[in-house]
Amino acid sequence: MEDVARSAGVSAITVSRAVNTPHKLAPTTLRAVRAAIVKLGYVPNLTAGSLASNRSRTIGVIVPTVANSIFADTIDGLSQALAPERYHLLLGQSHYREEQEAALVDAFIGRRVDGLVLTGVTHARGVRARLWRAGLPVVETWDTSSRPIDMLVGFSNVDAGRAAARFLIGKGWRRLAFIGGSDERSAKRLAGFREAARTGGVPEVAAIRLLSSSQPADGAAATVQLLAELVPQALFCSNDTLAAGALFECARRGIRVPADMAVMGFADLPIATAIEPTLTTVQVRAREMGLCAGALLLQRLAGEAPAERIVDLGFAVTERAST
Amino acid sequence: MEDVARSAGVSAITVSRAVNTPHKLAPTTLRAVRAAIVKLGYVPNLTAGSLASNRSRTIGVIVPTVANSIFADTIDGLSQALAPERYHLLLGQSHYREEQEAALVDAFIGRRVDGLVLTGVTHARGVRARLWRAGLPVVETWDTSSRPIDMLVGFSNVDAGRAAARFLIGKGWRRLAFIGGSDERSAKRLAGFREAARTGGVPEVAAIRLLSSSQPADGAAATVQLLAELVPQALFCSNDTLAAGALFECARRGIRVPADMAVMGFADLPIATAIEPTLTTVQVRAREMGLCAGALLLQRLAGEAPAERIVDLGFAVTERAST
DNA sequence: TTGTATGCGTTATCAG
DNA sequence: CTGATAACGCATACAA
Repeated sequence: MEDVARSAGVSAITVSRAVNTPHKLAPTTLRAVRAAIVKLGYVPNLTAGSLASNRSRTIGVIVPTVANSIFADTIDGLSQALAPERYHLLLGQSHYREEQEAALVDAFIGRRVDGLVLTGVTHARGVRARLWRAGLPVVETWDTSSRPIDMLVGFSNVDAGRAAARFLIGKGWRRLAFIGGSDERSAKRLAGFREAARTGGVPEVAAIRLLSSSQPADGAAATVQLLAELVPQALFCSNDTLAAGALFECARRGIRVPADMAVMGFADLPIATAIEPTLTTVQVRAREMGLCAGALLLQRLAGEAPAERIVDLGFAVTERAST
Repeated sequence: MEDVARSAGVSAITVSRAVNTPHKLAPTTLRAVRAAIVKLGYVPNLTAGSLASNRSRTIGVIVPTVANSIFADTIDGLSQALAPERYHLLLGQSHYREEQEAALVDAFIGRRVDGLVLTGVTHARGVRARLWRAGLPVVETWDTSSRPIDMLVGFSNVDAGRAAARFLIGKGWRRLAFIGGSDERSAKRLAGFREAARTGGVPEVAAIRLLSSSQPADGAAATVQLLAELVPQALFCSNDTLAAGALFECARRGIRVPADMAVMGFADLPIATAIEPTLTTVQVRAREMGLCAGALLLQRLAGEAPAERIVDLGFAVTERAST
């Protein structure tokens, strides 16, 4: 920076301003400094800038796994919201483990991220307190809560489960089953599904909770297991990937969907509209969650108090051919 | 840090050592410092550490998009390789645009990443030079090149395309078609596919190059377009997601696969083994690419010269039911 | 519109 | 095994 300043015949701080607040410089000065920057190939050291300004222009984002495309979409939205303001993303994967998430939160606090985006609303003990102490803007996503750490963008997984049950019962199906993961959000969908089923006169819902990933093969395997015990009339899967696996398994067994059995998914992934039969699902807005989380953080970082601390993006049951 | 030092009755540098090189401290001292750290809730400022040590313990990774699960797998592998050494990932998406990639490279150099993982081997002009000047360890992935910027982990997309054509021709198919994206790697697969087709006595290969994303619906739409012009005997798709879309479209039209038409995919995504019929594909090792890229970077950062600067992870044609 | 003085919180270096 | 001192490369606060 000193070299550039010398070459341009100005002081170091003027170089700093040329980079960060060019509008505060006289056009002539700005031109001279920029020429020197190009001539010398100067690349500002943002690490030093972060230390001096106490702002890193970095947002930490922690998802269970990027391999699940639904979280990838949220990251994509987040990244798009932050890019114009020159913020970058520090990425962490919790692999669905609270301690892992807590470790990442600590590491990101140490790295002085300016904000944090978390998945879900349940965290290891102590996380909340440490976040609070750090005074860090935080957005929780993919669920809802009456008492978020700070801000929240999501929807009610319990309500979404309820809506799925009501939809299937409304269609006349009685023997209901569920396939989902073991994470909190899947559990909430199941809880809502069971509750609305009971209310709708269906007291028993068979459920398979997977410990592993949620690939189509897992959905197919769970379907096999389910069919060994009973033949449900309608199957609700906690995500479309599992539902696709269920549809594939049905195809293999000659079970006609929806004539013999209905299948419903969750999330409205691209496969839902492409698969044959097209998949009835609960549409959620993964990308918008990221965009909105980014917008909330930017507002806060700009010193504005966001209008809403809790944004419910909702969901929509989308009927297609599979039910 | 000073507060912790005072509380533990040591100097600041001893606190630093307790955090970074605990084995260099006397057990008693270490215990005392750790107690003080916990008592005061001290979180080291890694930004300041980076400035002082000139190492950020951060690796930049730039992929076209995380929404494509194949790149998500590479990121997952990379993240796993780096985590034990307490490196974190700064994530950037190029959205298949060279200028976007170049901008991210500059930003990441400014943030003083310790290493960089790029997708592909073709980059905007100037990128190579700037990377060279920065003296940054770089790993290019997902392709191969005789002249990488620095290190490379991948496979030959041209050879993979050739292998696909040879496989299909070996099975007796003659009228070949291709559906793929417009990115460089898809183009290389097509080039190899066409070349081997020609060698195998098939001079004409119909090809559809998509500009948009590579979702199943895109594969289905391209299949529709293709079938309007000719009915190919065998269709090679540049990724399994597109191939799945093609299979769905065939199912809708009553085209039996592989009796009426063969479909072959690329990448061996989870859907390839789950879908009905199971999908013949070219297996590549997305996750290993990330793991290997991470290992190469760690070696270099540890001051060791990696045994190999170019790692060819290869590919494997995997025959399933769809051909 | 530009410049001066100062400090951000850590680690490298060298000494003991 | 522990400590004193001096950077690291910028941005803030204030002055001119």
